[in-house]
Formats: sequence, C-alpha cells, structure tokens
Amino acid sequence: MGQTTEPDFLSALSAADVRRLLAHAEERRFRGRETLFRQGEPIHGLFLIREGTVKVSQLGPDGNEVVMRLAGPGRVIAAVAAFAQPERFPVDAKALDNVATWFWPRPAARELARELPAFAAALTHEISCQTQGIQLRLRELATERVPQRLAHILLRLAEQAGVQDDGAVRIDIPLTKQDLAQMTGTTLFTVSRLLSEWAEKGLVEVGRARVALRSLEGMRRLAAPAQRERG
Amino acid sequence: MGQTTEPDFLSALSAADVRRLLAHAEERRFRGRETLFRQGEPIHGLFLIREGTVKVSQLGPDGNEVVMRLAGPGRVIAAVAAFAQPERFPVDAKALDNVATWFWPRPAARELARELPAFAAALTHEISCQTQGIQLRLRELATERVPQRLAHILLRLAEQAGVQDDGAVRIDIPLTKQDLAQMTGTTLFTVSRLLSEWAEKGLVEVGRARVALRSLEGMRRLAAPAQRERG
DNA sequence: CGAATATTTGATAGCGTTCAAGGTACGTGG
DNA sequence: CCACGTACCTTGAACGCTATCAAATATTCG
Repeated sequence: MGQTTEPDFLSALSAADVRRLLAHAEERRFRGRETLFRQGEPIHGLFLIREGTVKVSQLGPDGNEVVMRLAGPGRVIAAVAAFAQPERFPVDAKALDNVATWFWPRPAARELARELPAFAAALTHEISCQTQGIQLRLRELATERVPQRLAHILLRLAEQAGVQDDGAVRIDIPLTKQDLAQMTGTTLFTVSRLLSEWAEKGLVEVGRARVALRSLEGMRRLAAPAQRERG
Repeated sequence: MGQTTEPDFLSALSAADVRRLLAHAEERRFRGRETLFRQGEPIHGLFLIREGTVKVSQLGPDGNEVVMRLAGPGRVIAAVAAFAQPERFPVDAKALDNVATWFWPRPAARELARELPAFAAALTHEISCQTQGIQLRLRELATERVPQRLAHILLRLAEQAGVQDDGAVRIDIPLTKQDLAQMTGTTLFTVSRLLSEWAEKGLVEVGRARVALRSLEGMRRLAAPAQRERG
C-alpha cells in the first residue's frame, strides 16, 4: 500500500547485479502471523519479499497499532538497513499469509550497497516511495472522513493486489476488519458497519478476512472529495 | 518537527567535502510567505536551510492543506532531488519567516552525490529521518485525540525551536492557529479553544502567531495520558 | 487610518467511538 | 469426521468529541 504499485525491486538492476546480490542472500520463509522483526529490535538486515504480504505497523505506548503499509512481492522491507543510521527497527513487521523472502544480513547489505551503486540507488528509490505513500496517508487521515478514507484504502489495495473473481475485484490479501481499521485510522466496528452497508448496496462483497470490490465506479465516488454546496 | 532534532546536515561531512559542496551552491533567500517551490512543479534542485523555517505541506484536491514538517536551520528540503526518481515535487514549501538557503540545481546535486559518497549518505539519512517523523505523526493522528496531539506537537516544537523567554519556553517560529491546526489534524477553531483553555490554566501563553509553553510538566501530562485502547 | 489577516467565542449537529451482547467461520485434536 | 476453542464478525444504543457555521473582535502593516 502507500507507494503506487512499483515494479519489482530487482527489475531496476542488471542481470549481473542481481546474480551478485542473490549470491549473498539467504532464503527466509514465514507463515501467516509470524513476525519478521519487532519494533525496537536491533536492525539485523533487510528483506526482499518474493511471495506473500507483510504488514508493517507501528505500535504505540498504549498498545495500539497503526499499519504503515502492506508490502507485497517485489518490495523491500527495512531498506535503511543498508545505510548507516538507525540502530533499531522503528516498526513491526508481520506476515499476513505465507511469505517467502530473500534476506541480507546488515553487514552484507552495507557491503553490497557500497559495491553496487545501482543497488544503493534502488534502495533509496524504495525509501522515497514509502515516504510518499505515508505522506499521502497522513493527508487523507487529516482531511477525510472515515468512509472516504476506507474507500481510498480499498481502491489502493485493489490496484495493488486485486484479482478478477466472478465479476468483482477480490483483494488477494487476508485482511481482518481490524487490519482495515488500523489502516484507515478507525475502529473495527466502524469498518464492519460501513462494509455491511456497502455490501447491501452491491458495492462490495465481504467475508471473514476477505473483501472484493464489485463496483470500482461506486468506490471511486465514495473516495472522491465530498461535494460542497455552492452559494 | 517530525525528526528528532538532528544535528546540522553539514556536520556529518568533512571540511573538504563541505568546501566542495558550497563551491557549487547558490545562495537563495526568501521572505515570509514566499514560496520555495510548489507541489506538482518539476523538481529543479534541493535546498539546505541556513536560517529561518520552512513549512512543508501537502495540498489536497479540495484545497485543504496538511503540514508534513517544519524544516529549520541545518535541514535539507527536497533531498530526493539528488537521486533519480520523482519528477515533480510531491509537496509544497513556503517560508514562514525570512529564510536563507543554499541551493543546488538538480544536475549539480546528482553529480555531487555521485562524487561524494558522504553527501549521498547524509541525504539518505535525511530522508529516513523524515520518514520516521511522518510515521510517528501518522500513528499519533490515528490513535490520539486532538488535545493530546496538539500537546505533542507543541512539545516537539519547543524542543526544536524553543527559546527561554521570561520563565517560559517560547516557540521561535511564527505559527498561526491555522498552521497548528494543519499540523495537528484539526481546525483552527479547536486549536484556539484548546490554547485559550490551557492559557487560563497557566500552561501556555498565546498571541497572534505566537505560542510559549509555561509548564512543560503540564504539557507532558496532556500529551501522555488517555488510557484508551484501540488495536 | 483602513485593509488584510488572525483570533475568539457561542450554538448546534452529527460522525464515529465506546460498550455490550451475541453470532459465525475456522482449524485442530480427539 | 466431529467437537470444541479461538478468532473474527455483526448490530444496537448512547454519549461525547469536534467540525461547522456565524458573528464579532483583535492585531498588524502599509
């Protein structure tokens, strides 16, 4: 989520560079609900997702949790690990389904970033896209109402992970109402209510940890800025 | 705001690198309310702020505006200009007071980033700090109530631009209630009401585009509590 | 001084959270 | 394969925070 459906991270690199990178990578797999790393832990390396989806969230002191982005195949997690600064993960990363990754321990990542400028450049690009995605979220959260925000989130998810399914676009990521709430900045109750309402109108289909958009048209109307009276 | 009061950008570089960089920089000055660049414009270069404060905000389609961060002396704006990607500014930058900057046209910045690895590294660091700051804001916006958020903002501003002033910490940036509202994710009315209330309790002093914290203690109490749950 | 900008305050309505109380799908072990 | 525990979901009711609108006031600056 957030960044506008970028091409696979590796596609920006030459075949030679890719070979070089993968030679130093270890494969790591995670099952749904497993943790890739926890907020506050020392940064030990970076991940490139090959399959599955990872929920990257930030935890608050009161135990609340806000999703920063969902990272799917071709996306990098903890890209900053390749550069100097942060000592510890500022966010939490959990697998939503079965996830396959390449992993580079931090020293190797640093080394490779120094030797392969294209790798460093691609990582920087990755980081800036994340920033933009989050800025967009911040603006939406600050200026839009819940229904509008939820509609935006769903449209973005459909673009990112939508699969055609019986005349609807199913979001191919298992997301609970709670997850959607943490992405939208609301409660699971409000999400449930809104989706029920939209389902009645035929705009969406919902199930347990499942959403499909039946009318992109209608969703876009809900996501559009609220109409103002003129006078 | 946002990033945790980082040291001056140039302090991470060697004297030789700094000399080299400044040799290619042009000085640019702006008066209060002047625009450094507009959202949507082609990115023409990057700025290092020497004096003054710049408001970096994102505009929405309905004309609403949300402040992403305030950048003061030692901070870089549009750091991405030194790297490949974005074609256009994703945000708007306006001077809040008189601002003095070094400016590097994009081609020069790219060239320098290639030649001076420490420069590229420092820019990357700058970008990651921004990201973290915005992530923090996003979490606060999603989970905290207006008073708590406003208190957080004020404390952060005090840390970033506070000057001792007659037993209070004055925030040395001209910020209207509107500005504060756009940082907090609320309306200028609510900001006005809250500050009036806090002023009566002796926690703050307010004036036209002026805020001073009289009790950091009290502000921290307002920023901390709320044992609510969500997530 | 006049114009533009910034602020205060009240009244009102409504969105969305909170709390409570079931209901429903899922997968795991017996 | 069934039963049971766990997670997930739905819906109602009520309240309170905050946006909204309106109008008057204050401050700054040219």
